[in-house]
Amino acid sequence: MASDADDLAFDVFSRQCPSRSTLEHVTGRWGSLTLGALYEEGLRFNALRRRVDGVSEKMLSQTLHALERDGLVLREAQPVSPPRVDYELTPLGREVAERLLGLIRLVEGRMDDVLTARSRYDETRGGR
Amino acid sequence: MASDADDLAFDVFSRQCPSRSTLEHVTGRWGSLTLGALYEEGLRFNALRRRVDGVSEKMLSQTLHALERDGLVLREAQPVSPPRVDYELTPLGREVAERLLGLIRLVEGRMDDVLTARSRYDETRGGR
DNA sequence: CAGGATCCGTCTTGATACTG
DNA sequence: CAGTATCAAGACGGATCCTG
Repeated sequence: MASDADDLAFDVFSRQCPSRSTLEHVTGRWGSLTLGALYEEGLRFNALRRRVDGVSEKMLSQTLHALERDGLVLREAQPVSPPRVDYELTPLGREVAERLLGLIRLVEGRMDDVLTARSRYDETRGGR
Repeated sequence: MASDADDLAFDVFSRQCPSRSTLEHVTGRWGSLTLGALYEEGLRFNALRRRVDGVSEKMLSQTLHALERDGLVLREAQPVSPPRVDYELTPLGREVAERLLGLIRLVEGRMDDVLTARSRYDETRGGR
């Protein structure tokens, strides 16, 4: 009864659990946005880069590798010239992205509340 | 029809949207675990630190400040000695934590798949 | 176009020590 | 107990050059 996770094989709250790293890939700064973007439609590298405003090539590449390794993203390279590589979600990636998108929409939809809380907080502490 | 977010006031995919920073606080390495831990029960600073295995005092403190500022966490300091400060979720924080926990449980529950994908990936590229 | 490799400055992290 | 201050190490991010 100590916690809901006691009967799970993988407990993300524990430091060395492998699920922790996956959660970090998924919720990481670029991971969440990448999965969110791919949920809408499969995209090519540069299209994805444009959609996820602010990622560098390096970070996007790194993020995609991690997600592909975790089995969340599928990479399909077509041997044509110029090269064409499509990224899309796997079924598991799709499930993850759904939850993520739910979270994203919730945050987006409640930003007024957040902004209000922010200014109230800042007033109280004299904007430090 | 380009994207689902076109009709939203806040678009997290855009670099300068304030919702992006909130999403980062929420999904950040420690933010997600902190919210997840507080969903189960309100906790004091050090109890929280023990629950979220691996956080440093500094990071936990920083994380809590950010979440409090965003209106997701409530900080209740009691003027007693020794000091006692309880942290708990606000209603909005609770909603966010629910989604987060859904995501966490999904990841935990599918780690077998992830681990399988990982080893398959590593084999293919010669374990790099 | 799709990225890997490298250099380098900056921001984040995590111990550790210290305060109320 | 509940934090803040400090400092060193490493992760991160950007720019650039290069390959296929």
